[in-house]
Amino acid sequence: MPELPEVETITNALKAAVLGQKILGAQVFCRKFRVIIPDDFENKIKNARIVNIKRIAKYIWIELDNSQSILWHLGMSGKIKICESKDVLREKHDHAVIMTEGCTLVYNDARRFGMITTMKTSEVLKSAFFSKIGIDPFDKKFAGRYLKEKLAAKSIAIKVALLDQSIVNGIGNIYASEALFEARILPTRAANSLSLKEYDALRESIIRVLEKAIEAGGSTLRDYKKPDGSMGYFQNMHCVYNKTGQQCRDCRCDIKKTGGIKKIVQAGRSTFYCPVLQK
DNA sequence: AGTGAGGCCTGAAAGC
DNA sequence: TGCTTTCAGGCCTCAC
Repeated sequence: MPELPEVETITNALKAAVLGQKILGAQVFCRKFRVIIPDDFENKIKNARIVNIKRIAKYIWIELDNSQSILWHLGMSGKIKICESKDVLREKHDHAVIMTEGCTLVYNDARRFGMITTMKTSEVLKSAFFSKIGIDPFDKKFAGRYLKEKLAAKSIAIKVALLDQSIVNGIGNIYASEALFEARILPTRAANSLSLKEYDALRESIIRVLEKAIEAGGSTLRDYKKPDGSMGYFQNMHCVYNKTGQQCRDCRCDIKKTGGIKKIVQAGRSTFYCPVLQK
């Protein structure tokens, strides 16, 4: 399930593969996504050159030289396959194909929670996708104080607040648990109950956890593959996610007594934490 | 306004 | 063994 690190990894792979290239054509097999793929999608991008590729939150923004842009989101099961061959064998859940001079991009998404669409480049940042988007974790203005102010009126659990893309963008369910573990903060604490020192620690942890994941090439769970088809390996570095009952990395507690890493459900999403270290 | 629940979607895993 | 049910989750909409 692509979170910020995975999207960053995919964006970098796309840059290396197709930046500067001309789009020769596109084919859409299924248009029913979170946002319906517009009928003129293929025409809008055909013969345009790719002039810029960047990540915004969990979106990939591909800017073309015809004042149009492609906006792409991978939902939770989306993959982009970068194929060198022109003749690509169609696989199950391949929904759209973009042919460039050098390669073919295939959008595969079993659950179709993602989306790919076109819009005017000048409209991208004004669009509904970004109207409420929160700060990027790597923005220089992101600080403990930002969290304190943004969360002052929030009584929801801090873990649930981290998933709210209008506060800090890019954090998904895995890294929310991981960042709170790193910061030693209990996921059930009210979002507005942390001290400034704790907000600072949380900010540090968010950045550290995301940076580590980007470095590792994005994590792999069952739905995620790097665009070139290889698998990431950050899942081996998860400290608490999906480790119910196991001893946490940093504590020497007797798991027969403490039960080890705990799993709870918050706002319909599973949360993992160490009940000994996180306060 | 803030919050929680429900829905979209499919495949893997668990349950019977 | 083979069927049915549950679960996973990013993000949106809706009701309170």
